Amino acid sequence: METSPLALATARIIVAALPDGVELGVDEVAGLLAPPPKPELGDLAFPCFRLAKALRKGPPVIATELAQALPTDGLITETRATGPYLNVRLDLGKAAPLVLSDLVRGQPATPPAREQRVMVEYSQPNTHKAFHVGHMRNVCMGDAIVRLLRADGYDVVAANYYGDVGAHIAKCMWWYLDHLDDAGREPPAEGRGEWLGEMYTRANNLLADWADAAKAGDAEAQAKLDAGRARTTDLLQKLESRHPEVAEVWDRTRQWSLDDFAEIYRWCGVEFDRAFYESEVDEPGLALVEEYLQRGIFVESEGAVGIFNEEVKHMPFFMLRKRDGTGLYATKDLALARLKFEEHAIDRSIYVVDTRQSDHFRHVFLTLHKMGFTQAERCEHVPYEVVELPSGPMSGRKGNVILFRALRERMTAHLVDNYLAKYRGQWPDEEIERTAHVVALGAIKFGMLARDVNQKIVFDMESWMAVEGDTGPYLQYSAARTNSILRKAAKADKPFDPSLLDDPQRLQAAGAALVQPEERQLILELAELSPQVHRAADKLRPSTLCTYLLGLAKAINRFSNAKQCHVLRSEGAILEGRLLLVQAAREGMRWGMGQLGIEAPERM
RNA sequence: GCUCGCAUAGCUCAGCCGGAUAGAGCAACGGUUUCCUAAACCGUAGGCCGCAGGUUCAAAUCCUGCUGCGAGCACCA
Repeated sequence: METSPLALATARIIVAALPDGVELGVDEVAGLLAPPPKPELGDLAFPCFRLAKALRKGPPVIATELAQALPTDGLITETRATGPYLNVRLDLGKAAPLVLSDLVRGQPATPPAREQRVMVEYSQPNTHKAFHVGHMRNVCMGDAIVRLLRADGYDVVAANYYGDVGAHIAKCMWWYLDHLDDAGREPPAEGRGEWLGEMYTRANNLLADWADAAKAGDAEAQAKLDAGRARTTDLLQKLESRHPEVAEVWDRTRQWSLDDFAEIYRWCGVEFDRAFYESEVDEPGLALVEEYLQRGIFVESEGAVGIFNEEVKHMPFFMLRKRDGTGLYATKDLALARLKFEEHAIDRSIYVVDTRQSDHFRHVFLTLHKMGFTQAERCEHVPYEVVELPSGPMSGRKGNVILFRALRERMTAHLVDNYLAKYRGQWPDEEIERTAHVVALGAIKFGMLARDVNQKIVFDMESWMAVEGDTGPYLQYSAARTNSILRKAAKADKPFDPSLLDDPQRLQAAGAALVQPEERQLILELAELSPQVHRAADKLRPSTLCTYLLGLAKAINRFSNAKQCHVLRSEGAILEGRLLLVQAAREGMRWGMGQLGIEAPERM
């Protein structure tokens, strides 16, 4: 749904009352309706500026006239012109069923049937390198975008693209083969990918140290550097040609990394429909380059092959084949794009990759277009800013990284020690562990998603673990409280009765009984759920949904805290209305969080 | 230098398809528990919305210029 059921119903009433000569449709009016700055003013506000020209009257006059013209015996019970705004008050007996019924049934938004297949490529981890917090932003973003698009009615293929070839692997191999003895090559039982990543870092550091010393005039270091470089180049060539000396080792170690990644994705609750590997597109990429060089689309420049995309003014040449005849990242991206188009018949292709590669993707899409792939117009890069640590940008060399395994263990341990320990003995140990997992994951996901994509994120483990304020755990807590209310209500023989939904009269009475401001505000907030999910999907901006859910959680907690809204102590229609509201809030909150990949624990 | 992004409360940010008195979290101070989870709620204090112009009935929001910060910029991925 693009607009809330309340806005839509209200807009119908307003449009019917509009004077002749005003060309505003229901959808348009619904889009203009917004909450007034203060709840005392009304439930929805209609700004009258747009009518001024057509009616040749001042907006305040129009607001006053509309306030008198609108019928107040239906959904709208009260109208008030405040300056250029027309504020309306709604009858909750009618409004509550409109908003809450679908939520309670667990189908808050019936997405339009879109006939578009969308591929979302994200994560793209390199094998033989460690997975750290910085990589999490991409995983969280990509997964949320997949979920949001699915909720919005698209057929989505979630794709990963593993970097399983390239210079970094040659460096790792160099360490593994040349610096370790047989015992040293024995992998640990767990975290073998991370273990390989350490090797890559050591190799990188050693080469960098030699380079520094050589620069300072150290002849011995220069010799070592030359030898090291020669060996890594040799290994890289052998890797690319699948030389028997390295093929078996590559295969085995690569799998260690893939196993690590699979375990991480499992912990994160992230799933892919298709895995691509750089190793499957490097050859086809070079073949494409040759083909389009023959066809005159690509050209030679200083011995290299590429294409001049003059649209990218500051750097028009997009290199696709090096002087030595080998391919680049870009080369593979072309072959991968073709594979995506042909194998999956996708209409739209989304790449979630950090913002530093914006130029690269501009080139890729321009090039695809010039190669004749019309789908290039439906390719889009979703850029996002990088994650840093309080001590500065993440750097493997400086050791300024937090590896995924350590992150997860420290967070879950902190949650158990500081919050969940009090339930020890009361809850099964297994539930405590599971809750720590869900909450730690919620904290990470929310933290990674809540900021706009072009804001840098400083990952400060201390403050994220404080789980106070605008956090994932705050959302989870609000959902857990609704659970708790429903659980206790059922225990007190006051369970929510779903047959209420099939009895319009009872339903109306239940809605009309909700007279407290906290109840009204919660209903109004819930009405925005599906429009907000649609918006986040449409703009590919999970952060906007995060902001909305914080407001919803606030409304839930205000309601839960309000003495005058106590559920267990109420009876009759009020009880029924409140149970309906809490049930809808619970389902809505869980569903909304679910679109971000955040789970709500039963209790916490 | 060129291209892109950012600049809003002490800190971190939201608001940016122009519209009511610019909001939230953290930090500070004060309050709420015989009451469904105090991981909560309420209140107080805190703002030349980077600077200067322009467009408009109306600008944090759109346009231009400037300043500061960050990123990218041919054989890395």
